[in-house]
Amino acid sequence: MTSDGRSLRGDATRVLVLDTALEMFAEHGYRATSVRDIAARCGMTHPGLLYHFPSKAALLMAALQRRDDVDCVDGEVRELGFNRLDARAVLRHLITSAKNNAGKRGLVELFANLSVEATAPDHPAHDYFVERYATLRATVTRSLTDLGREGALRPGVVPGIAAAQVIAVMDGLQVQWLLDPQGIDMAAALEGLVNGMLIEPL
Amino acid sequence: MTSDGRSLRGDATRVLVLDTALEMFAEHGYRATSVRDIAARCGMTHPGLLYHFPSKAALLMAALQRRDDVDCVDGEVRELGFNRLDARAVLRHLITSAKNNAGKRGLVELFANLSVEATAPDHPAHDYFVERYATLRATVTRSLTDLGREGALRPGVVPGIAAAQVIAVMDGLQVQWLLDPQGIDMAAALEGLVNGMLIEPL
DNA sequence: GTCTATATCAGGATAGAC
DNA sequence: GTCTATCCTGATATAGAC
Repeated sequence: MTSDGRSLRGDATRVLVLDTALEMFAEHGYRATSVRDIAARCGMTHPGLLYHFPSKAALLMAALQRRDDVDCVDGEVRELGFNRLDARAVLRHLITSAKNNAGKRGLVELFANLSVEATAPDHPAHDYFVERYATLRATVTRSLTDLGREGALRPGVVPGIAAAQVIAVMDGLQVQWLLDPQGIDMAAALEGLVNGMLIEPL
Repeated sequence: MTSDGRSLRGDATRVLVLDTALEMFAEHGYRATSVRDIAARCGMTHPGLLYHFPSKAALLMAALQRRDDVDCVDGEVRELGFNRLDARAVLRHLITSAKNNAGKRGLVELFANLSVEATAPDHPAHDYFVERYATLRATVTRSLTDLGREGALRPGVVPGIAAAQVIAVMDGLQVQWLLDPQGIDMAAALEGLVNGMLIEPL
């Protein structure tokens, strides 16, 4: 038994289920993936799976959480935490993410779909995404505010609005890229936008 | 009978179904609206409805087409057609649309959800959206190119990339707005972005 | 605590009667 | 052109074996 009362075997199953679920959600989308499919690939039946997670929605949330925990990106971010990076590093990191995403269509699809689905107030991931966006926007706003204090911002750039624009471009470019992967360079377009807000490019 | 072989009564039913469907899709989303629900509100059964449209997906496509036909926005656009407006009018129109959208949450939700769903190559609306985005981007690119020729563009603004950014911001802001309608002014943020690309504001 | 078996319900789609 | 009946698949809940 672990300290929180779950058996070791149960935990191993949970982890297997979470990783399998994220993989399949990324591959086929949340809605197109049934609990039965996930359970089958884990070598169990779907009620067996639902013992560990009360619902498909709960499974989704747990998988997202796990991704946040495990996938904590490389380099500076892992050590410091994204929201404690210095202003330019935050912006650079967003661009790096965009670059990395171009290799993982499934995950881009998953998050693009989810962030829109989760827009519905009664969606299981609604609070997660509200929180996620609020935090992200606060971090970017702070970065831009810092840069503004240094006099590094172009005149007319308002940190709060610019932050929303940067995040919006990240999301919106994903849709265009998913529709036509050859038609666009997400990282370049994002970098162009950010540099357009700065006096000196990053 | 009409020239294409459908009875007049049948056409009336089709139109009723299309309008009802668009309304309900906009209200509750595509996936959360069942064919049975739509049929019921039309006073028929769902196989009855499916006589007119072979599948739910086909119904969706027909409803989108109808919206494009009927809803042809007001003013200049209706007369000229969006892609024949002059450069500044195109950009102004995008901002006006963003402003109008803030009053129609349901439709914003529908299109936000659909454009992401339709990202999947096998989605019934895939081709519709690929086409839609390609056209929109071409129009915006052309507008910015025109402005560039007039010397109205800030140095460093590349029309093709800037067009992708503008469209991406429109889409991305919708997500943020849907998640937190109070937190953002879509039209203002879009206008800010566009003006940041121009030497003289619109 | 972990899982199987089983039951129930809802949505999309089709066949065939009227 | 519309309805009744039916099939299939997926989501969810519960009983109970181990």
